[in-house]
Amino acid sequence: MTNKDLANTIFPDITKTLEDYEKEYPERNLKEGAKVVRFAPSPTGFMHIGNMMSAVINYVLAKKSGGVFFVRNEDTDSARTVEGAVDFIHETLKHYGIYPDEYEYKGETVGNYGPYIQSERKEIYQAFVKHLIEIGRAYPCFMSKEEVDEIRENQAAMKKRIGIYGRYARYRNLSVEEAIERVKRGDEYVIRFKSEGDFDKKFVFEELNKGKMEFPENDLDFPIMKSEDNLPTYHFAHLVDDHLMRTTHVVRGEEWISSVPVHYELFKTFGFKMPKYIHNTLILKKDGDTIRKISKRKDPEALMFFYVEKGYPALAVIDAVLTIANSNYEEWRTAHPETPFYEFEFNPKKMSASGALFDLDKLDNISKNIISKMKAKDLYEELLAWARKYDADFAALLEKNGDYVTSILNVEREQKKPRKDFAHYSEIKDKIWYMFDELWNTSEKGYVFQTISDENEVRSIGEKYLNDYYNESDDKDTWFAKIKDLAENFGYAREVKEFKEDPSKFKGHVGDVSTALRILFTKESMTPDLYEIMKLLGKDRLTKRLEEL
RNA sequence: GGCCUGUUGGUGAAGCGGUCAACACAUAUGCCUUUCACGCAUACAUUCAUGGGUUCAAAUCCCGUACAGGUCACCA
Repeated sequence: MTNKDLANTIFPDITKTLEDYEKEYPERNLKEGAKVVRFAPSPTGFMHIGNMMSAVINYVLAKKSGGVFFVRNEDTDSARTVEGAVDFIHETLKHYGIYPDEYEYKGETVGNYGPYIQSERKEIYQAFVKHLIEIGRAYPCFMSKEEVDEIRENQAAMKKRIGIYGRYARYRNLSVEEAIERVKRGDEYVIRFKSEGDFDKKFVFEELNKGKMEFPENDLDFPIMKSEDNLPTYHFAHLVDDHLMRTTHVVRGEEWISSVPVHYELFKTFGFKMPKYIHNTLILKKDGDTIRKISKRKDPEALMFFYVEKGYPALAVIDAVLTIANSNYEEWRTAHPETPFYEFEFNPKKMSASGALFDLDKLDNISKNIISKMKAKDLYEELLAWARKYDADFAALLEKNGDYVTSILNVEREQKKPRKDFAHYSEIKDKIWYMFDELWNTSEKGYVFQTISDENEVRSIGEKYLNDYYNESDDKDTWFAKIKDLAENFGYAREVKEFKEDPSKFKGHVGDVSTALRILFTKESMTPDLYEIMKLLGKDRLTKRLEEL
């Protein structure tokens, strides 16, 4: 009886060999320097900002180098799979304009290196496990979970290193005969890797972000195949998939860095070339006085729903993420405002080494700049698309008044220094509501006059203005000159300076008058250019609103 | 407890042995302005977690300490 017999007992149906798979998934024929990267989320939770960062970095790496970006669904943990997570991942990528070259979704497969769903690759993994058993580098371990827990507890109590290694690997040297017998008997087992590493020896590893790192060799007999569903563990799937899919660069979260020795030994054992690794920073969150990893459960901004629902432009989120990911991105973006983000030369060395706090203020700033530079027409389309999903009433209003809304959005836009007052689409409604009779009539909002508190005074100013001064066809200078006349007429200074020189001579100044008019017509003290607003509202509406007061 | 990583202003950070420690966001003030915003100007780390060492010279190199994060699952 040999290891081969053991392998055949465990995997009687697996006939394909490693060579078969090598032929099936040959080396990719790409130009020099092209990077093959993957976005490999597990559907155990909804896509979050950390996933997003990883996706964006991968995408940039592939695009810029003329390589391949594929999506792999790491669904080996069937127990924790969350319904809808996969859909959300694909929808989110699409929403942000990240289009994978290879993927498998809704029954459609694109690419020659699939399947791209791990649960569909079971046979492949098993062929690799079988090979390992045959060469004596993997074995069935019959320890129960309780036994393993007990070992760990004892090790912890005795301050020993934790894990299944050395003499704790009880089934490592079980005879082939006995192993076969127990397998046949139906005993539960997990397949463990038989490590030959020496914890006291170190090896140097080149990590693209941190540079040269030194680790002790792995000596853990870690599980590579689970007992219940015979699916591989992450470590083993990583080896098989990224080798067969010919991944050149692995971008993953920093939490994986301590698994490097495990992966190192795995690749070495098979004689496969290891991909290059980039471990990206964790996104942290300040919670009171403590700083911790951002949490999907506690922090709404952790999940990508947040950004989609709030209506941040896709590019704003991407720019914000890249700004955190690479310290020279912002500078590059300033120098190349119109260039697509994936033209950026991503430099792993410029990634921050420690965790970064995700700053929503910064996002708002980036977003405001981006929205301010949009054409009114485009903003209208984006806003409408957003509203259709999250505010149906508003969407109907937008649709009904396409040109009118576009004109509203165009106030102080499409000029060298456009206004920057929208950080995301969901706040636009509250900033232009007064332009719509529908909203005006149903609003509970009252008048809060600030500069001129006497409502009667405001009323007579308004009446006088509409009757004697206002003319819709006036240009801006004429319009403003008339406001000055009006102010003077009521005892307010024509110029602010004039007023400041001797406040006792006036009731106030032009600014007070124009602010009173602004509030009268919009109930808001902060709006864009009043001249334009009034023109858009039209004299009828203005008159109606004056009567209403 | 073992292993790995990190620690520069409120935030993201630049800096990699040699003038006042970039830049961006945030904040404050002033100017401009019909308001807000924009824009412009100014302010904001006597100091780079800390102790020691190397050096004519250290945020930058070395050692220790503290603190923080990650990891040590049949989860990824």
